[in-house]
Amino acid sequence: MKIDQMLDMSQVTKVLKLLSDKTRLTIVKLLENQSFCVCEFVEIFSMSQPSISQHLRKLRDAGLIQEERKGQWMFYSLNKESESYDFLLSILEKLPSQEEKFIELEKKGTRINCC
Amino acid sequence: MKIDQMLDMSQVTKVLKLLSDKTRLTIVKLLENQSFCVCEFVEIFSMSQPSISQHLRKLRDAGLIQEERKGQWMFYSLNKESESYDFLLSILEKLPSQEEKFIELEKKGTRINCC
DNA sequence: TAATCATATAACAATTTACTTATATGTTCA
DNA sequence: TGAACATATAAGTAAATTGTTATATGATTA
Repeated sequence: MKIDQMLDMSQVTKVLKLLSDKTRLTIVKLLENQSFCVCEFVEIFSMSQPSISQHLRKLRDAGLIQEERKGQWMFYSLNKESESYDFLLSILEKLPSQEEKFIELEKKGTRINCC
Repeated sequence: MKIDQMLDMSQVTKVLKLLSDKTRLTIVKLLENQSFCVCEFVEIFSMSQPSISQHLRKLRDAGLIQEERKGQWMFYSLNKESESYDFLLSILEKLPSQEEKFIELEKKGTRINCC
């Protein structure tokens, strides 16, 4: 059982700044349930690959997410060891599910194609 | 009893963007317990009066806080009618108390002087 | 090994942000 | 009414942010 950490105001503002971008917030919400690779996010958000990569890097640099290479693909997931993990979850649980985005991806068959 | 509202992602990012500034986040945390006037914030944060006013305006424009004039002073408080009020509280309760800032203000007697 | 695919990084441009200083507005009170 | 005080607004600036295109890196496979 993990103890609820008390973060200081600077840590909190750092996390909130990262989550205050709609793309990043949705990325993190999607990662609440499962891992995704970069190309899936590119598809979901209809954004350029560099843009997605840069968002992911910010989240990773702050320790909120972690990466794992699987062959040529890079998979991202929430970092449960992050000091901010509990805080992050408490925000995510207030958000509307983004599952439709994932389901749409599966319909198109893009999920399997890519990863 | 207020029903917990489900906000959409755009509303949430708007709120998070406002809270992702350390000054604004601390302002809102302080307002969790009581009202403050502009000059008190100026003192607490050792910031210029226009800067504080601009922060307050952003929070007010988003409906998170409300103003009430009392003589020449303008008092700000949390807006409990805001659509985002529950969400806001759920974040505030995760933050360390900022009470020392208020207590310091009382010690200096600045609270009474000003308002 | 060369071509291809997935991702990361660099360099740049447009926009946004948070402050500053100067000034305007509104209230109080002598 | 005019001086003093509290606050708001405007205009300008420096820094941060988020996208873009171009290119580098790393893994796969023919």
